[in-house]
Amino acid sequence: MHTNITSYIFVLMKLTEYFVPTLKEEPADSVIPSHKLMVRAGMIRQLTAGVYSYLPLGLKVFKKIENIVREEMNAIGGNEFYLPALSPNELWHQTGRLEDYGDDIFRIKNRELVLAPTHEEVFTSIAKPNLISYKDLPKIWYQIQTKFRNEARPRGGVLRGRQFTMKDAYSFDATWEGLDESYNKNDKAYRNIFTRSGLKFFVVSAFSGAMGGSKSEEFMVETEAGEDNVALSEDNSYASNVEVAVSYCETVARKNSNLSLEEFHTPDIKTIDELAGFLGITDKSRLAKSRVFVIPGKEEKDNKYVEVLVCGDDEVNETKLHNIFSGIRAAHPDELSEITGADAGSIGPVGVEGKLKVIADLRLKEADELISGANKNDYHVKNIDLKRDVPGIEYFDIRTVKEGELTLDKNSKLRITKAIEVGHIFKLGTKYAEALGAKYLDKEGKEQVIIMGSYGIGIERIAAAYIEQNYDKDGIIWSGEISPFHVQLICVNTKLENVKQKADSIYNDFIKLGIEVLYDDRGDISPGFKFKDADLLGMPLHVIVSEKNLKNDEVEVKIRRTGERMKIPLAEINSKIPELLKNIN
RNA sequence: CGGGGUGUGGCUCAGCCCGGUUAGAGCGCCUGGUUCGGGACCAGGAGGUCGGAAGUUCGAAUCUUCUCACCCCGACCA
Repeated sequence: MHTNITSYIFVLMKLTEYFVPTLKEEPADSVIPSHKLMVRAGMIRQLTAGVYSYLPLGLKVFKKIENIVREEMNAIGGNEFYLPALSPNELWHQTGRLEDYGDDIFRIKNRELVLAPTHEEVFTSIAKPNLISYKDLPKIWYQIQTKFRNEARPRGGVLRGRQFTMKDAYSFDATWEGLDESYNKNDKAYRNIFTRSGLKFFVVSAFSGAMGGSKSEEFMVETEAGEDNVALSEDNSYASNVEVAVSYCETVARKNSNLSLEEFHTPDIKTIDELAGFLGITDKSRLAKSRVFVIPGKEEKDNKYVEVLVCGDDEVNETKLHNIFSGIRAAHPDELSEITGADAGSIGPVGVEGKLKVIADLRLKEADELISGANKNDYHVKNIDLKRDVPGIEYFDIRTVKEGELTLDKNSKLRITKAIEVGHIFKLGTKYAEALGAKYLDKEGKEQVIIMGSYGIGIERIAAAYIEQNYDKDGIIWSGEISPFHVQLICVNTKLENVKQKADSIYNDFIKLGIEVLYDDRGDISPGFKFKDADLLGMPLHVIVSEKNLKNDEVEVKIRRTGERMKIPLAEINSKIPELLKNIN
C-alpha cells in the first residue's frame, strides 16, 4: 500500500497538469478555518457527513505526515504492518468491546463483521500464537491505516470524521518495567513527530476512559477549534485536561460557631444564584451544591445512590466522579424526588443517612455554617456542619478547576483553553492480552500475560491542527516538512516567450536542486489570480517570474508568512533559494 | 438522541412570508476579441425535474403532510 514514499515527496508539478480546484468563495458547509481552507485550497472534498475525498494536494500533505510518522516509529524499532479494516464480530465480543463501543462501531449488514475503529484485538490475535516466549519480547508493532468510527456528530472537516487515517501502535512487553520503556520510546517518537510536523503542542495526562488501563497522556494542540478543554499553567509547568485537572484551592474555613440547624422557607429558589440573591450574599462558597448520582446495580433495587456536595461556586466534575465510582450517572428527575423527597434545587445532605451515601469535595472538609437544600421543596437548611450533621461523609477531589486558580505548587496561575488531541499514548496493561489469552513463558517456564501499550496518532488531524495554527486572511501558511511544496513558481505571463522560457528553465533548475516546486504555468489567467491562488495554497516561498523583473535580470521572491519581498538576480537563484528555504524552515 | 437551521445551474446565494408568464444574480464554464503585477473587460452562449414523495389548488420553488440529506449547538465518544 505504501511502497514508494519518495514518489509522493519528490513529485514535481505544473499547475496545468495538477488537479488543484481552488475556490474563491467559502464553502457553505464549513465553519472552522482549517476546514474552509482545506476545501478552498483543493485539498479535500466532502463525500457525505464525516467522510472526505482526498485530492492530490491534500493527499500529498497527508503522505508527508505519514512519512514522518513512519520514520520516527521505525527509529524506535517499530515494525510496520497493514491489518484488515474488516474484522469478525466474534473477536470484538471476546474483549467485550462489541458491546462497549455500541453504536460507535460500524457493523456490516450482510456479514458478521465490523469496520474496525482501532486494532488492539487484531494485533493481539497475531501476538497470541507468535509472541510465546520472553525471548520474543519486547515488540513495537504499528500500522498506518484507515479507521472507521460511527461518530454521532462528525465535525470540523477532517478533524472528526467517520473515516480517517490513524497510525496505531502497540507494544508487547514481558514486564511492567518493559512497558515503561516502550511507553517512553513512543513518547519520544511522538515528540519528534509533532515537532517535525511544525505543531506547537503540549502533553496532558488524561483519564483513559473506555480503553482501560492506567497511565495515559494526550498530545494536544491549542486551537479555538479544539474539542477538549484543558488547563494550562502560565509557566507551562502544568497542563491537564479539565476533566482531571487539579488546582490549589482554599478550603472553606471552619467557624466553629456550633449554631444549630435551622430550616427556612425559600419559595421558588432553585439555583445557587437565586439562593445567593435571596440571601443577599455574593460569596457562594458556603452554599453547598448537592447533586444526586446513581451507581446502577444488576437490578433497580440494587442501585446505589450518592449525593455529591461541592461549593456553590464550583461544579461537580463527572469524570473525576467516574474515576471514583465506575458506572456512575446523574439521577433522573423522578429518581431525585423518589429518593430525597425533593426536586433539584432543594436537595441537601442533612437527614439522608441510610438512603444516600454523601461525599463532598475536599474544599468542604472542615466546613460548617453551610446552607443547602432541606430535601423538601422550597426549603433550605442553614448552619450545616458536615462533621456534626452528616455521619459517614467522605471527601474527594470532585470539583472542576476554574480559570485563574493557582497550580498546586502555587507558583503559577491556570488558564483554561481549547485544544485538539493529535496523539494519545496508553499503558494498556493486560486487558486485551488477558481477554484473548495472549501469554508467554518466562525464564522459569511460567506462563505470564503479555503487557501491552497502545499509541495512536490522527494523520489528518495533524494537518488540520497545523492549519489552525498557521493561516491568515489570505490562506494557509505552510512551512517545514509537511509543506506540500517548498516553492510556488509563478510565471506571470506565459504568453511572452522569453518569460515562459526563463520560468521553465528555473523550474528545471529547481528540480535538479531537489526543491519541490509547484509551477504555476497556466495561461489565460491574470497575474492577480495567480497571486491569490499562491497565497491561498500557501507554499513557504513564492518565486515570481515576470517581464519587468527579467528586464533587470531578476526574479521576485515573496516569503508567504511575512509577506516580505525581495529581488534576486537570475544568476543567484540557485544559491539563494535553498538558503532562504533553510531559514524559513 | 434533544434543540435549531439549510436544501434553487459547478460554487455562493436571492426569490418563498403574501401561489400567477419563458425561475434570477454574482462567480465559474464554452466561443470570439481586447487585456496581462493582486481573483480583468466587451460581445455572444451552454447549463436548473427548485432534495424527494404525496396532497391542496384552475395553477406550487412558494401552502400542507411525510421523507431524505447536510450544517450548527448540546448529549455521547477517543
